[in-house]
Amino acid sequence: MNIGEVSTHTGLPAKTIRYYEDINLITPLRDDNGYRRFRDQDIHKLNFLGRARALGFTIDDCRTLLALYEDESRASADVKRVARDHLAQIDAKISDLRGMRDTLSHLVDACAGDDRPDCPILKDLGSKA
Amino acid sequence: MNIGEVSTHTGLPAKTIRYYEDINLITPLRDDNGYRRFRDQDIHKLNFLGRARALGFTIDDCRTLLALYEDESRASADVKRVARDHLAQIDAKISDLRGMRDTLSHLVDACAGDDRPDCPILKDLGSKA
DNA sequence: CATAAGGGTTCCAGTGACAGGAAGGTCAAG
DNA sequence: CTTGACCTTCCTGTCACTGGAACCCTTATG
Repeated sequence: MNIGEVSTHTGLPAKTIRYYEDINLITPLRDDNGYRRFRDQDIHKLNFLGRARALGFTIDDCRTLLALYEDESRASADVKRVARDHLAQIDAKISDLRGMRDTLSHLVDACAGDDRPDCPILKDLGSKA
Repeated sequence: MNIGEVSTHTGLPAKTIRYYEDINLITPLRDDNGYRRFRDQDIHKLNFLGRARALGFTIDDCRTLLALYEDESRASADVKRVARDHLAQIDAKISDLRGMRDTLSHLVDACAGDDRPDCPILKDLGSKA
């Protein structure tokens, strides 16, 4: 398979696939004309990466997970640790965002949103809390 | 005030303050020795920026908000629009993250996390869902 | 007076995970 | 033979800073 077809199959942009090769996440073969030729294992890896990235794992995490995936003698504890850490990060980010959202939605509600200049949003931002 | 003192007062790193000058968010004066000299209005702006950034507004949004802040004849509707748009983005991000968290927490719960290689997390990532 | 510590300055490079685009080679169809 | 769709590499830009090098200014101390 050429990169275009792989892109369609995996849902990953060709740019992204090339990038993944660049950083040594995958190593497709090359045809005589220089085109990348993707084997089933490459496509499998790309699907793995797509899933992992969709769950918000960093590229570094993906590298670790991929290595564990291919290591038959791994301990599931190692996988779980990576996932649990990432879960904690996600939770932290969610709670950050919720804090912002709560403050911001109060401010938005309090703002008339008309032609007048008076605005609680700006008033809040302008006050050193 | 010199940059160090301003940094302490505003809680912003000196690097960040210099960056904000670089991108023309603030324009402190200069002493004869080349040191930045910050007036009250500069510090006020920096506090504003700190608050706005803490609420997750982009630098571009901050620029807009700052301009509105200084425009006595603004319409609060303009402010509200910026804030509402940003709120929508935050909500979108939260729901993205919640989706990830739900999937991921199921997987983490399902994983034994022991010495054995069998792992539902990797199994899920490896299946093209 | 020399010096050392603790400010300040500029400029350059790196971050993460790609995306956009230019310049050019390759392939199948008409 | 040409057209258009594909592929290649390489360079730049994103966002909001952060780290570090190399150097200047100020104040206190031996």
